[in-house]
Amino acid sequence: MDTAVPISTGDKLCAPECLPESCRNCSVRHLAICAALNTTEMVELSGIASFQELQNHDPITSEGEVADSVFNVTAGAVELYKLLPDGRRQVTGFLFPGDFLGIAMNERYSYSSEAVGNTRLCRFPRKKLEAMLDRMPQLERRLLSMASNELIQAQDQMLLLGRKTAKEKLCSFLLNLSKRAASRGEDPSVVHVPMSRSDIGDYLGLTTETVSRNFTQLKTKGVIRLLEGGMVHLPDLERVRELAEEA
Amino acid sequence: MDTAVPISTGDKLCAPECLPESCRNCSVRHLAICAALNTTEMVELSGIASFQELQNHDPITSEGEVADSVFNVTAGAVELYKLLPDGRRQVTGFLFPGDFLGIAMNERYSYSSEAVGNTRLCRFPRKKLEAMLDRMPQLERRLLSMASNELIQAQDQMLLLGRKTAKEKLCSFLLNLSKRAASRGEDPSVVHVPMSRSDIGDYLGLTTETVSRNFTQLKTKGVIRLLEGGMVHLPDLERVRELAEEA
DNA sequence: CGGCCGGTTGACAATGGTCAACAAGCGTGG
DNA sequence: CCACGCTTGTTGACCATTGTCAACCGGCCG
Repeated sequence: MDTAVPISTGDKLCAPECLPESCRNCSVRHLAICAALNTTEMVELSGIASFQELQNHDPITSEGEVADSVFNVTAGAVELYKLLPDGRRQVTGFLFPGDFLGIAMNERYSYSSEAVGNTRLCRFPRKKLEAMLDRMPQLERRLLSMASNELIQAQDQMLLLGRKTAKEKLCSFLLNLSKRAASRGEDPSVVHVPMSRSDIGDYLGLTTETVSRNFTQLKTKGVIRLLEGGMVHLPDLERVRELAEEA
Repeated sequence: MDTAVPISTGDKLCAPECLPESCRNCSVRHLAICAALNTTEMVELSGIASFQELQNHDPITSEGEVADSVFNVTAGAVELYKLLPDGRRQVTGFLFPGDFLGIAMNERYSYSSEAVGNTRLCRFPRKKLEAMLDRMPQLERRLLSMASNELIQAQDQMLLLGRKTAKEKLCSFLLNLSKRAASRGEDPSVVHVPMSRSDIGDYLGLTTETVSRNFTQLKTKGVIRLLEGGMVHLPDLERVRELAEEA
């Protein structure tokens, strides 16, 4: 919750020093919505931002609640989910550093969300951010492009949920984590899996037992190795891709 | 394929007469992206549009193809789908009059699509439409809002695919058609189901047999009545809502 | 008339769910 | 310091929902 820096309204570009420390140190500046902005605009954006540290299971949004904030994930992970009246749960997505929470919404949040492990967020009051959109068309363009990417991902997930077997689902999931790791410049053959078996099950439309059994089978066949601290080693990504039934 | 009308570039608003006939007669003008525009802008938009008549199963886009057109559905219906290498298919959505095809894409289409029954489309060259976005921020805003709504729908569909039973899926589907009919000002208790059992199955993550059996069961229990011409009567929407397990 | 397509129904199989027991890790408090 | 209980993950036995395979029906079109 450290913020507040005077906003420059001059015409010249601000120097990077005008940015609050949290932004200057931010490791996802080149990924997040911020990437669409020049320094002056970023100073303005940082002026409406506040920062939050969360722990595992800390709630962020609640389905049906009035949506007055949107967020950038800067560290850790976030899960989005929806519930049926009887308690069945579907995780609709995991967010990692650089991802944006709050594209899909009307007046109210259409999903609940919570932190997965220790997580840091950058929070924006929605009204103020929307006001900035009028003056920063490139920000709006960026949001549209992010929404488009999210839709493509959502369609892939529908294919997975509707048509893949348990083993294919799990391999697709691991492959997806691997691709995301690669896009962040990390080693794609060692993925961090910070979420629980039941989170994974609720994401893939399976029970924890089925997830666990399939992890064991993949382990036995040598497709994966479970390491310390929720790390998973994928020695043969091509093999995982075949098992995921992806082109 | 009838189009081509001179584009007015003056500052004053164009009279509605400047619009091509296809637009003036268009029944979804107030729903489609066009709703965001004034008459002058609509004249410009209509200048880049062309019109297409399609029959059942006529292809519109193909997954992986370079995406150089986007579309508005003006009559009939369209289905979007993705395939696995071995031929399993997932329908990711149905589009009805007023819906827009082409928000979710990068350089290439991320899904295939085809007409369901006799269908009319309004086609825009993507490059030209994108160029117009720069001059019409309210159009961009409208696309962002449509993308947001599509994402919310996609999340609902993930909940359905991952966590609902066959009967709940089918009732949710019928209820959804009913809601859409209502939003078009039609009777919500009689829905038009133009797609085949196998289309429905591929949309709900079921086989045609399971869809058929569940239709029969709902019919036997008096929840639905199958009428002529793919119409379905839902005498008690509240009952359908309960069976769909929706709040 | 005949063949094809879409839809329905039946018999059976299999994938994944349910219920239960158990093991391992961890924090708390006696 | 260890015992206890709680949570998470794993495994087993059994079951049920849904898928598979096949037959059949009716309508439509050549």
